Amino acid sequence: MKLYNTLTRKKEEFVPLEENKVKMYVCGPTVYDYIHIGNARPYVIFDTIRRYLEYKGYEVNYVQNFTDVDDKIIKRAIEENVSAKEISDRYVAEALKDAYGLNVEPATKNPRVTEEMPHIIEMIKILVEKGFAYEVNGTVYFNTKSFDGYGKLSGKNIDDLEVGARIEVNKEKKNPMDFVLWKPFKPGEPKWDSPWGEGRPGWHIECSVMAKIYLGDTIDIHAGGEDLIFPHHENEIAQSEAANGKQFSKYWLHNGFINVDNEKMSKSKGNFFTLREIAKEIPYEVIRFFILNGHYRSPINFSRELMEAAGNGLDRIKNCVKDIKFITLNGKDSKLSENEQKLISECVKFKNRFEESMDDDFNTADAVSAIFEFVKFANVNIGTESTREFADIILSKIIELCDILGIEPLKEEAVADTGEIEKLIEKRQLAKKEKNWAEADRIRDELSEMGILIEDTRAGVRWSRK
RNA sequence: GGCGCUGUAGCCAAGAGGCUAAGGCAUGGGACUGCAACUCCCCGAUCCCCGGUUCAAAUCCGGGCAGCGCCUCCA
Repeated sequence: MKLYNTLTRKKEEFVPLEENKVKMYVCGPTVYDYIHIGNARPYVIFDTIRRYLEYKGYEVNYVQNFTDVDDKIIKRAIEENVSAKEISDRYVAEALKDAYGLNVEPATKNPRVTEEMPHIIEMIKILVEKGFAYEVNGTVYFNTKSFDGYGKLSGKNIDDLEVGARIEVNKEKKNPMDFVLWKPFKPGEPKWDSPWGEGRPGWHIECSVMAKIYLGDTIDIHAGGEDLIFPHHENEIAQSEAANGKQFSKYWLHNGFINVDNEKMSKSKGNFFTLREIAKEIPYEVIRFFILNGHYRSPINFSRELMEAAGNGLDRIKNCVKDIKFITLNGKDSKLSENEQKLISECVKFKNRFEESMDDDFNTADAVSAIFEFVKFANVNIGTESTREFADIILSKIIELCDILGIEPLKEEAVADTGEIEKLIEKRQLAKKEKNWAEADRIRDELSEMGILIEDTRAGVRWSRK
């Protein structure tokens, strides 16, 4: 299995620190609002990578933080006249709902900054003691010049950075690129006691601390959006490696952005969408499928048309799986035919192609195409003359691959009264038998109004929620 | 200014030196069907341009052109 490591800018063979175990840390959102459509990408991508690692037999310790101390949260709290905790609690809950909607497996642990304060203070203390950080008037800075490897992840040269720096001159800092580990509190802001006075931590230190506490000094995979490469991840490396004296993460994975109209999504451009508002129109599963249709490192464009295309493609898989499901219930009861046995043995090629794609830096776009080829194979080879056993075996093989991508083609949204639907379908079947097309169509319309789609497939009558 | 990414059919998107350049969506034609939907069959690319390396280039190298990202809070 190969993966592209941002640190070395090469595809490398994946070798975990500990056999069969993977320690994975993913940078999570700042909880000041609903997560946006761009946040959906790392959620889906790194969840899929995790699922694949698990499929390959690794035990994955998956940690994703919530940043619940931040200027934006404080601003929001002031606007609403509530506590910062109320804001962050609310949006942590909402982010978890969105993650659930996207069928993201719960993390092993979702640490929060406010709950790790003693550890954060401890790490800053170590950095000061070791001479990597210094305090000026209650602010603790990391001295970037004291850490030799600064710039190794982003490929930046510290002197170039200083020349081109668009940061304000700050006379407290020893070097322009030094960043804050601890800042003194301002009235009205959340604060914690520390050796440098009351205040709160800077943004970067939290991830170094949480990774250390929940995973250890050295982890296998650190992941996040590509915009985090600099400065966030660069700073994490500096903090962790300076404090622990060990390599921080073996592999660094970064997902590309979701753009809107080929431009970066931003509030100022007015092309900003929360996942929640998109999910009102487009099912979460379609959003997930859409994200998987491209390579995780390429930028992808978000538009209604592309969502619709993704939805149609997903329907193709769902239709196929539902048809097979129907045969597992209504197919022949006899034993597998010789031809069926032969066909079953052919299926391994789809699984192989799927794995080859995923082994090559998690090429989900190619993996999806392996599923489509499997679907075509099933559509051509499964029908009313197939045995139940055959349908059962093929179904489980397709579902297995879908599961790895977090796609659940058999999942139906809860429908109020399935009994009533079944009754109406029976009535329609009767009408059709009597060639009473008007009545049959009337019942179909009635079901349609209930949000139920009826299809007379070659396998039989099938209904699904629209 | 520094660092980096991308350019493959109407659209999305794999492929990273050599089998007819995957797959999906859309359009059109046909089969099936009472109709609709589903499904099946058929139809589409000298891979941004110009040079070079090679027996062989979408793939490697050089030069253009076009678009995008990071360097500042951001997934």
